[in-house]
Amino acid sequence: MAFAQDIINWYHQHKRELPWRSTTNPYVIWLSEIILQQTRVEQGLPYFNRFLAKYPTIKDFAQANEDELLRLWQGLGYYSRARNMHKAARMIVEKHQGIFPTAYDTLIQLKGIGAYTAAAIASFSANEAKAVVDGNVFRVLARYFGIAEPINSPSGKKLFGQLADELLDQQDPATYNQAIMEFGALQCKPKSPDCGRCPIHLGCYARKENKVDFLPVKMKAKVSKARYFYYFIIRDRERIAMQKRGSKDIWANMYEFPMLEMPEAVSLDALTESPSFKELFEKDIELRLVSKPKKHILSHQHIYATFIEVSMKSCNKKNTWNYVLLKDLDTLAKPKLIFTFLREYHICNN
DNA sequence: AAGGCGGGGTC
DNA sequence: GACCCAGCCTT
Repeated sequence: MAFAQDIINWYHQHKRELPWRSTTNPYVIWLSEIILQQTRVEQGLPYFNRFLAKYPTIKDFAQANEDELLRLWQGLGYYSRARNMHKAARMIVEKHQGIFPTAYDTLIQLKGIGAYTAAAIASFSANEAKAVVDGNVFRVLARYFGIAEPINSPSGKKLFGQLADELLDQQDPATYNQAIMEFGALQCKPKSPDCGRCPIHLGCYARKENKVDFLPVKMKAKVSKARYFYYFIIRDRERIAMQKRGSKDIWANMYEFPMLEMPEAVSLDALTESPSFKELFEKDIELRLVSKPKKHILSHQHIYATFIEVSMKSCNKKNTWNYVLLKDLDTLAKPKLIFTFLREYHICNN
């Protein structure tokens, strides 16, 4: 088909040299694909190199513990990816004798591997004829074929998936899949794509109808909600109180300072009067505001974090804190908000 | 079918 | 500030 061939020709002229493109090792491809989920190549590349250096094989990966993986993942976001990789690695060692599967139907049963990632690994490692459909592919197809179906609706996903399967180059699915994603990333960009130099602009619906800026269509994102975190810095010269977050909320299983979340912004005085505060601390403790509230923006939440020093002498209370030696702080996986604070206040360099 | 989940870059 | 990124899981 001309569409596929044009894209492949473009790819051979413009592709970037990326480390996971020069291998058919499914473990290496898996590593790169999970890292690149909702993540730009430039942001993920250093993480890919660090993970591969530390865990050269799937068996090495499976033997790591979750805290260690999260620490290496620190700063990359969507931390469930690391936790799911851990589960998948153990599954592969236990059920597949440590041999990384390459068949789509097997891959998609693994934790953290959905339709996109299964198609990517199967095609890149074994040339299985499964079309990848990621954000790039959605955009290229929506514009070229003029499809106004929302890409994030179930019906839209089905429609685009079927179209992608029809367009797939059956002879060389691996190259075609790489090519259309690269084409979307470099040529058919989200904002102000260079349609003048596009090799397929003659057949492009969006170009003809002047709808490049209106395709693809996406259902609106939900408004992000505001949250107010009050962190307590409880430390002496060699140790600091830390706690592990739960498994449901953001930053699951990662480490932070003891904290209170309030339903709205409150003054220090109001904070100390709140029942939850009194549950945490004895009376008459000394507090000192370390900084103005820091705004930490996530795609679905705006977090206003206030850091408060608590004097060691008076901070003791109902249950004992979990102290960590400052020199060991680096080994804990911490959200960006926390490790940036530690760095700014020269407590730990991570 | 909808909501939850990070952090960084671009415009 | 809004949108997007080599998406997936849970409910």
